[in-house]
Amino acid sequence: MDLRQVFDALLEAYGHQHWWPGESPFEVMVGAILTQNTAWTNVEQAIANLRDSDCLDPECIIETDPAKLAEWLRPSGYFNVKAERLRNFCRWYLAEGGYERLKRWDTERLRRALLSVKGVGPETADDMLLYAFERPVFVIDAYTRRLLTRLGLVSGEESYETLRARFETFFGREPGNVDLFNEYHALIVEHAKLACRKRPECRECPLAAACPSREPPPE
DNA sequence: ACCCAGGGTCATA
DNA sequence: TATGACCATGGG
Repeated sequence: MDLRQVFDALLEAYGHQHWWPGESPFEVMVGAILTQNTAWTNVEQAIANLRDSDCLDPECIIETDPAKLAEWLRPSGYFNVKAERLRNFCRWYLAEGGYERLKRWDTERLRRALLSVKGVGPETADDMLLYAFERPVFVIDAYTRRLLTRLGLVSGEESYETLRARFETFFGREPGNVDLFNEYHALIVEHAKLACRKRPECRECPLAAACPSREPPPE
């Protein structure tokens, strides 16, 4: 069982996911911040609030009173923290000239810059790089680590960067792998959501290993 | 009532 | 560098 076979099994089980849900690169990036440790259904309401307030753009987010911004973000949880993070991000985004400028940066420079924004960590930065900038970086999250660990492909002690490198060197970093990385991460998340809660019978599935609240296999 | 969700930062040792 | 506390809403 290698990383390609895991992908094939997930795709077979769940089909194409059409990620990221979002109508523009900027909306994708907003979602990446708001979904930190938060269910996507909660994020949708917060984004809807921004859209209904005609404020789903970086200029408006900066100009809006932080307390009002936080109220719009309330449904996504951690709303005070996320209001500050969103403001940090938008200040940086505008200072660098917006998407049309940023998209010309090479991936490493862009990644370092994203990580320099307070409130944007490795996973959030890689969400943005993959789903908003279409760069061939692999997003690692808690599900990914747990799945690989329980499949016996890694020990579980690896750092974020080590796991990311595992995927990126296995498949290669060519731009042609963007669609594969997009689909793969989305499938892992979908599997964790669907297989575990809505399908208890998935215990029989070899990929059931990633389910939350399930005891790790003996040994 | 309890558990968890598509993390990240900061204080402490 | 490595844990722990903290942030907070909403669905199962």
